[in-house]
Amino acid sequence: MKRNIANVVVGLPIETIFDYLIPDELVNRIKVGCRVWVPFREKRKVGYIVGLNAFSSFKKIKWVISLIDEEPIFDKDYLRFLKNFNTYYSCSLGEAIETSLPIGLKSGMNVLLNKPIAYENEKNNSSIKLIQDFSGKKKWEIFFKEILDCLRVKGAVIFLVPEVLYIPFVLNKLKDAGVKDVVAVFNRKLSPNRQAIEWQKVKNGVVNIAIGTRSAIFAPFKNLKLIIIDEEDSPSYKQQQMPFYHARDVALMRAKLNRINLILASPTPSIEIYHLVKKNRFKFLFLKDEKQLAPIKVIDMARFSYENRKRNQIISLPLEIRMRKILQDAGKVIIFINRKGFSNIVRCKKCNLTLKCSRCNASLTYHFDKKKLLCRFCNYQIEPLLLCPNCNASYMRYSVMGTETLESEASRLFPDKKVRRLDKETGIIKDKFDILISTQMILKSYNLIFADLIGVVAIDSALNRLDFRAAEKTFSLLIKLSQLAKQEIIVQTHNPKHYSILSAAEKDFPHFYKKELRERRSLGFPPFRHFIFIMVRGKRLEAVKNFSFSLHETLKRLNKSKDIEIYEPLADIPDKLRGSFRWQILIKGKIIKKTNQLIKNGLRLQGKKSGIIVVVNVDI
DNA sequence: AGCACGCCGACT
DNA sequence: GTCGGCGTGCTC
Repeated sequence: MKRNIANVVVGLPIETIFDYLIPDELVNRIKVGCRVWVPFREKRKVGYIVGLNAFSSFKKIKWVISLIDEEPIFDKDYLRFLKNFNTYYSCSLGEAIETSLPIGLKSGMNVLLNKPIAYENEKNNSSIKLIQDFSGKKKWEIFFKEILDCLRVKGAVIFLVPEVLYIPFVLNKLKDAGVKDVVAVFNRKLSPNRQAIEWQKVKNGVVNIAIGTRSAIFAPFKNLKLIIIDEEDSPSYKQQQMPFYHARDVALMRAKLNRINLILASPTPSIEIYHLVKKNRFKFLFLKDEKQLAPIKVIDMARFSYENRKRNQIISLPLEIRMRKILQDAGKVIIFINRKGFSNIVRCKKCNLTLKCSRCNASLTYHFDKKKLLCRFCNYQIEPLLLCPNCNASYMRYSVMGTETLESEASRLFPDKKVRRLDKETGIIKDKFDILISTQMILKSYNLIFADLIGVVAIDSALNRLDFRAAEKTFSLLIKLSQLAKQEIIVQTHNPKHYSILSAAEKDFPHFYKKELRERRSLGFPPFRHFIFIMVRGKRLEAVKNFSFSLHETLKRLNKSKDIEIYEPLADIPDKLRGSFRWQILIKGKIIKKTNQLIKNGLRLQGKKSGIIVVVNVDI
C-alpha cells in the first residue's frame, strides 16, 4: 500500500496533526523525522513528519511542497521522548520539536546528515547518583571516571553547566584529564550557524561529548549513556519561557526512556533531588573533604538594634570590629547583600515579628503601588499595619536597603581601603579589592573570588522572599558562601533561630532537609505536589483580570478531582512587565498529566480572547 | 501564533 | 454609505 499521506506538525501552539499528500517522487524518500516545506494558510511553513499513512480523513488536502532532509532529524526513540515532553510541559508536539532544535533548523536551514547506523537502545534501567561535594574538586574525579567509562563502551555524554561562563572551564578540565575526544558545545547564545554545526556533530556521531547550558539536554545522541548535571540546584536550568522546562527534569525524562546514568552534583542539592534520591534509595555520595566549610557565626540583630539604630548603619558593630581586624592583617572582606533592589518585608521594630500569611506560611510583602500587604500564594491580603499585632507596643518598619548604600557606608567606615562593587551591572571584577560589596553574582564566579571574611547583611530578605523555596535558598546561599570564605562568615539576621540559618551554621544537612521536607509536605508544596501556574497577560488590566477570574471559575467548575487545588487569580510580581499586566492562577496537582488535562479543557471551554496571552508554567 | 472573516460604531 | 476597531475561528 502506498503511504502517500504525511502526518505533519508545525511549530505553533496547535495540537492538530495536519495531513499532506506526498508527491510520487518523494514517497520513497520521505521518512518520519524529516522536515518538509508545506503550504499552510497562504504561506509556506516548515513541517515535521511525525507519521506516514495511506489514508487521510481530511478532504481538502494539500501537497507537500518539498523535502528538506534526506535523513530524519529525529528518530522514533527521540520522538517518543518529545511526546513525553510535550504532555508534561503542556505544549504542542511541534513546539517541543522546535525547542529541541538549534535555532536555524526551524526556518528550514539545510543540514547534512549521515545515514543512521542501527543502534539498540537498552530500556529502563537507569542509575541515578547524587554527589554532594564541598570542595568542588572531588566530584571531578568521579565525573571523569564516569565519562571515560562511558566513552570506552562507545556511549555518549551530555554535560550540563548552569552558566555559559563555565563551558571553557569544563573544556579545560576535560583536556587536563586527558579526554582527547572532540566536544560539541551547546549554548543558545552561539550564532545560528555555529549551533547547527555543533548539533550536526552530535547527530552524525562525530562527537560523543556535548557540553552546554540548559538546551544541551536535547543533544540528539543515539547512544546517550551518561548525563552529568553540575550545580544541579541552579535555577538557570529552568527556562522562563514557554515551554517552561527544567533541564534536570528533562534529563530524568530521557533517563526513564533509555538506559542512562544520571549524575547530579551540588554542594547543596535541591530539595526535589534530595527527596527523589532518598525515596528511591539512589546512590548518594556525600564527599566531606579536607577543606572544611568556613564557620558561620550568627549575629542576632535584635540584640544590636539599639546601637544600630543610633549609628544608623547596615553593618553591625560586631561585624565592623571583625572587619577592622581582618583588614588590618591585609585580609579581604566581602559584604554580601542579597538583592540589588529593595527588600520589602514588614517587621516590628521592637519584637521583630514579620507578618506571615496564615494559610501558606509565606511572608506578606508590602506592595508600594497597591498599598497592601499580600501573600503571593493564596491572595490573602490586608491593609498595611502601623502597629505590631503581637506586642502592640511599637510600629512596623517598612525597610529598604540597596548595594549603593552599603558601598558608601563601607567607604565611610574604612576610608583608606579599596571598596569595590560586584553585581549584574558591574560584571565580574578584575581589579583588586579590600572590601567587595557583592550580590548573588559572586556565586557565578565559579569559586574564583575568595575572601577571608564574608559578612552577610541582608539574609532576612532571602528568608522572607515570596517563594516557597525561601528557606532552601537561604540555606544553600549560606553554605555556598562558606565555600568562598577562608576564615569565617558573619550573618546578620533577625531570625537567628530559623532552621535554615541554624542548620547552615551547624552544617547540619540531614536536619535541614528533614525539616524542610516536613514543612513542604504539610503545606502541600513541591516535591509533594506539582505547582502549575496559568499565566495570563495583556495590555488592559481589566481584560486580564476578567479573563483570569472567569477562567478560574471555569476550572473550578470542571474540576472533579480532590488531588487538584485551584487557587484564586493573583497579580504576578511585578504585576506589570514591559507594558503588559500579568495575573496568574496557581494550580496544585498530584499528577501532572491529569492536571494538564484539566487546564487544557478549561482553556478550550473558556475560548480565546484577543489581546490576552495565556501560558502554562509547569513545575515553577 | 497569525491571519481572515465578520459584525458594530464614527466619519468624510 | 464605508473605514476600522477587535472578537472568533481555523490552519491539512
